[in-house]
Amino acid sequence: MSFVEYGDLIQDGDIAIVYLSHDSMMAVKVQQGAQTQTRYGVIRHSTDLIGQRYGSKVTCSKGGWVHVLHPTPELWTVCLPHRTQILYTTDIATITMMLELKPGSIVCESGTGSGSLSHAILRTIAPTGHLHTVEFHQQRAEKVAEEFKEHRVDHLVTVRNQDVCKDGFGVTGVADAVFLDIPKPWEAVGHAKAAMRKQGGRVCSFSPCIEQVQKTCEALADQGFQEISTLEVLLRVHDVRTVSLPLPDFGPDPSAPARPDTKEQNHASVTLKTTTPPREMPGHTGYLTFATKPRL
Amino acid sequence: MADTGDEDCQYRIKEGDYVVLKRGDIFKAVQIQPRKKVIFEKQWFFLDNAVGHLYSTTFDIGSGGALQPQKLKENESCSDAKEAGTDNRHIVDDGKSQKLTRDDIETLKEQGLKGQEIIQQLIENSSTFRDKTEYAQDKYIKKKKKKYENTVTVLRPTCRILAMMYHGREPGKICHLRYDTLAQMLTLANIHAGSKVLVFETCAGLVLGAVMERMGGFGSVIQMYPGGGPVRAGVESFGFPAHFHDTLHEFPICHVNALLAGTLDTTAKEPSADENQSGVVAEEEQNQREVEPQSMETSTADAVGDDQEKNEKEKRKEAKTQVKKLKLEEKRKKLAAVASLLEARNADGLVIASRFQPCSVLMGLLKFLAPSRPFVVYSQYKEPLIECYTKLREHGGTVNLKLTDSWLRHYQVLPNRTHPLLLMSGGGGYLLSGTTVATDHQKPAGAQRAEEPAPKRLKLTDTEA
RNA sequence: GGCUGGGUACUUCAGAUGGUAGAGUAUCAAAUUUUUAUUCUGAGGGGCCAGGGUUCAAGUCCCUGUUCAGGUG
Repeated sequence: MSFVEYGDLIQDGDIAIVYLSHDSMMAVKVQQGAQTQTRYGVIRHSTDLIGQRYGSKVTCSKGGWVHVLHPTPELWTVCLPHRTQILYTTDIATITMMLELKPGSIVCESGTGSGSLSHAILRTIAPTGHLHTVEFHQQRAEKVAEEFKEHRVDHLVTVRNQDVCKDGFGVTGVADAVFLDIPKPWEAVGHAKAAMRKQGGRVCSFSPCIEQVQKTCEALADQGFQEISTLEVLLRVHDVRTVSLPLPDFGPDPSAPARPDTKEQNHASVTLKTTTPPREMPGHTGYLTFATKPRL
Repeated sequence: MADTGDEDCQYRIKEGDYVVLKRGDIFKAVQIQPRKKVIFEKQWFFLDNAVGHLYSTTFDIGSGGALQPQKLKENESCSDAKEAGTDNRHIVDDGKSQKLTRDDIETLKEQGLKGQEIIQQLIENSSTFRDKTEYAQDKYIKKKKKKYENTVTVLRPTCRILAMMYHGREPGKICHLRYDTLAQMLTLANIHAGSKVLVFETCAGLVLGAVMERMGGFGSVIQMYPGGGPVRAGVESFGFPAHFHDTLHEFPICHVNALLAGTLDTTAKEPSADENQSGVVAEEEQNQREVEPQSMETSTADAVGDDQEKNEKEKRKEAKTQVKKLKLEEKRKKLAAVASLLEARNADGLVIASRFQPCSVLMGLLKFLAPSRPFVVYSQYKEPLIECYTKLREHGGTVNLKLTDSWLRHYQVLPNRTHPLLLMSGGGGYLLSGTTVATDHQKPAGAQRAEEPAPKRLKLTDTEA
């Protein structure tokens, strides 16, 4: 198992995703002899997990069952332990495409945060690309480095504990793409430009507030970036449901032929299938500002 | 001075008023009653002290549930040279930064410290507060204020406030009708003073009240209601003056078919079977009343307790039937009056918002509208409105049909911190709106139907030719 | 003992696998007949246990206490 390559069987030391229901799953480190409690009962790693195929249905102690899934960056995003607010899959998908990432891309990122986006980037640029990620909070940098190792992607990533606004990314002239998720991105635009290849590339900045976007766009323009464009993607998830609507009773209709079953109609209702979007969607995450560094 | 005092009078809170309590974004509608305990947001208090104050006054909730008008804070946050960090790189989430324990905080509360003072204590005992950024400090204070400030604002009810209240508090009761959608409805239906509007709703009376507010007590509103009686709990909360209710009429939909067919009987003297029966009942009652004293006497003479009880029972029964009869008569008169209002078939607007399948409601009630009048239908789901749309297109008699939904978004606007808040899209329901037009009575129904797709067919023949 | 999952309406609940703005009881009202009541229909009632800490100036975040349930030794 690795986050960038599928394995068939669950092995000791793997990270497995225990799928309890569509809105509840947990990431589990598989260890010989260990056991995991769920609301359906206990899972014994030695007998229930190790050697089983990913995707298997595992029966728990109390007769309940769960599915055990191979990790992906998307599953990781919904069950990783938060140290910070994280980027979710809708934004990640947009960022990946608009930064034109592909196998072999060299990417610079800051801040690393909880590593939600980092895992998705690594999956996309593997097996030959590299991610340089910079995080100024020491404990957070250490924690995410540990996770990269556990997920067997550490050969694709370099974690640096420094301030990107002051010290940059630790590399220059190499990046195909740069991503900024920091409070004052305009202070890092110069370093972003320096990190990028002279052949040019793409940059993205994520900010919750519109004033941050304004300042960043100004800085990008000052540094000669082109195609500056800010966007926001909103995802609407629909539940499919069967609902029933009662039919109103207008009383006997003299103009219509008398029917013996009018009384039945009084209590009649129609059922229909429809989609019900949640009445409140997840709140605003942030604005995504993209730009192109032109070839010199 | 005296004049301004009088002018103010109508803006002051009075006993018996229907008001709305507000705290943050939470609302609750109540009536002001002496010594009535009100529970709002897990706090209880009395509204007696609010009487006489202006609407929109904010009160502190004192001990014993007494309200005290909040004093206007002048220079609230004295802008001392604030200490603040530049970023959070050195803040570690180890849960040890607050030195006050839960018990300490409980003690402070019991000592009767004001919210502001408790917050000050929390800040002073936080080892990380001064290292937070200016913005993070702001946010921290805002969060604590929400928790510790015990205030309540008393508002005069309006459609805006009640619509927001219901949406937040009891969305199921108003079929999830969101306030932006209600706003569209009132405008699309051209609700204004002096018109005659039909309303069919199962939204606790919110839509009805909203229409009445826009009519300002001029014109007439006819509530078409399903089942045994109209639901108007929400209308109460608007606190309309008495004369508004003179413009409100009601008509049960179970008589719509009869009314449309011209077979609805609302006359008292018609020798219909029903009337005959009630006549007989009346006679019997009269006889019984005459007999009553006698039976009373006999029972006392016999000194049988059971008989006495029986008699009393009968007496109550009779009184009940008598009251019932009067009620029925009144109802009949009202029904006749409203029926004549409807029979003119010249209503100016139609508003439908219900949990029912709207199609038959719409097709039935449209017949009471004059030509060139707007109508609007709300449904929580779009499928029934698609069906309405299709039927109307087939049937003719309407133009300018639109099926819509609206999205609503609130914003936080703060220096350097401006961004959208929650997006509410979908779930706020859907609208079908349109305008009635005169139908061509000379042509048979079949010909009318054929008329609708005619332009398309013409086009086809043109191209073919 | 350590683990997992819950606490919202006056009150009690809400699915062993995609149902937490949904209900039941109770209350009130209309209809009904069998009348200190019955049946049926409808209505009113909702801001999510308490405290703390953290995330960027967006929680789909974390911890503690309390209480209930499951399950493990």
